Amino acid sequence: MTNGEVAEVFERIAGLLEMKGEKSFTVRAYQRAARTINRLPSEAADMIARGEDLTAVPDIGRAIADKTAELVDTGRLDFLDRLLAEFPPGIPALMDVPGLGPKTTLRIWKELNVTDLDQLEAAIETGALASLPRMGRKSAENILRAVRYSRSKSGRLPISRALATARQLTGALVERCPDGINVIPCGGIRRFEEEVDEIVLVGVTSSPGIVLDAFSTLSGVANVVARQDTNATVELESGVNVTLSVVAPESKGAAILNLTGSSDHISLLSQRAAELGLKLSQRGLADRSSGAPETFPDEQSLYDRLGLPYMPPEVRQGRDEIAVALSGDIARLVDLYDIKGDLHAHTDWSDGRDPMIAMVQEAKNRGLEYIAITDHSSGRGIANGLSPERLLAHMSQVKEVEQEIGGIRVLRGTEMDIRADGTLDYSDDLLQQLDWVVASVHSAMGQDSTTMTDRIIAAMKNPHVSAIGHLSTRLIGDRKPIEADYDAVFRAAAVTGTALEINGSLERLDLKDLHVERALEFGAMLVISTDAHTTESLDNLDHGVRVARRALCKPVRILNTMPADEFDSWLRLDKTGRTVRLSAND
DNA sequence: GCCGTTTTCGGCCCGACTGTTTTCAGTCG
Repeated sequence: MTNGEVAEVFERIAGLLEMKGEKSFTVRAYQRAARTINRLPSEAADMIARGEDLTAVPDIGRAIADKTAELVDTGRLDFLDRLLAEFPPGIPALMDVPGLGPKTTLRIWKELNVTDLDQLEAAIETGALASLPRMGRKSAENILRAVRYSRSKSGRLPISRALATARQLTGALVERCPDGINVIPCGGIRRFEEEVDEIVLVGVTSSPGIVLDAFSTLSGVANVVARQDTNATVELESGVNVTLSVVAPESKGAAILNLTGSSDHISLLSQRAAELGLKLSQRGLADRSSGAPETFPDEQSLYDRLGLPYMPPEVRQGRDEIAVALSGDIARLVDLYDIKGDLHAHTDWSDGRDPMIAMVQEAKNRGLEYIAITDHSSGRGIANGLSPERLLAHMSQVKEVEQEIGGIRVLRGTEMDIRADGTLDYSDDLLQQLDWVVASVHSAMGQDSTTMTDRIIAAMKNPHVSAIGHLSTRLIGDRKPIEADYDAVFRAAAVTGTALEINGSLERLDLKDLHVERALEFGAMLVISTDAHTTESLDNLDHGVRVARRALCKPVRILNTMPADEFDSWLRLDKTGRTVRLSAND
């Protein structure tokens, strides 16, 4: 069980206890613990396996440590099961609807007799919900939209959870196979799809039987769905299906290529193979007439054989990637090594975990030439946002840290709220003292498209707003994107010289690939940012790069591929002059 | 439920925003 899943359990417990009228301190203790576990630097399961004492972690005491151990060990929690038994079965789904908290859920249950989503929808349509005290037409509409969204949800696995689960399984499998095995997550995970249907693993080994036995009996496996000589599919306790295919080292190339997909990409390759008189399969290529097989130890050699350049997994979407590859453009897509700086990072001044100096040191260790420290503005009260006075102190600390670490430029920044009415959290006077201003929507996300579009464009028109953060505000699998005229926003971004962020946080990936494509068409400038709240999450740069590559984006379209000096001079340009780097041919 | 170390019991105690009100409850991160 991953930290995210453990945290969800404690959030659920907090909500249910609050409905029961439990002491607020108890409720908050569970909420705090959930947040802490979400931010642990390593998996709780691993820590427990290593014999570490979780009660040493702040906010985790005996009770929560024991419950975590039970969850990690068995995938269940007796305490939660007993708690759930006290409520109608539809209640948790109700509480998951954004806009419905414990108080409202309790009220609609007790007063309107609503205990599931269907009854909730009916209660909204009859106006019963809106008639409750402190509810009204607007609240009811927002909740109805959220209900419809949660119904339409695919039930697919968000990439963040898929990756965490795949990593955990891979680690456990390697540990169980002392003879050595190389496990590669393939399928949608490797292509960096934002949601996947199942987890696909490829194990490279010469002892398939032993590996498949170990796989079928890993902790967390609820049952074995299918088992053949070279693969097995299991269902995890979380309901997720995982398939492991085992291959011999000499066939690795064709196997991971086929199991990475996409199926559309593979069929394009098959056509290509057919033109060469070859047949493509999971084992490799075979001559169509003689049947003579060829195996490939890696993907590169297989692409070579087909007369194609290597294509990174994230572009294998079965669209026009082969043509793009043959034109030589695939090799010129943006790469992690092109990124010279990060322009969105938090510290413990607001809601980040680590001190500014640790974030900057880590950025330097990773070879970045610059980093913008963008803690939250005061509008984000709970994120410990910075008042104007604290922002001034923040700016001086940025300069002190820059001096102290040396060898990396540290930008005075902010992630500032765009308020519901389109005004900003800080005055122009304050903003002009900053090097880099990310403006983001964090509230009133249910506004209608026109209001929201106007709101964002108003922020872009401010001469000090450098970039718009996580434009759609979606959380993959959890929160739907805002409604807005995205094309109008992309156009305004290009006209005003405001950059659009590709937020590399796995929960967000925002802009998403399709929006990146569209933004590029409109000539908007992009930045790839981490939105890091911990030193480890500077990894998010890589995620952002993958999103950009899915949109076939080249380095020249990404601002933070500029070396520090060049970026410096660019920043000194008037905003409307900041489009010079781009041309339609890039 | 967590924490402390003047405590193993008693204190802890978010705050801005929205949508509802006409002074504020509930949600959210």
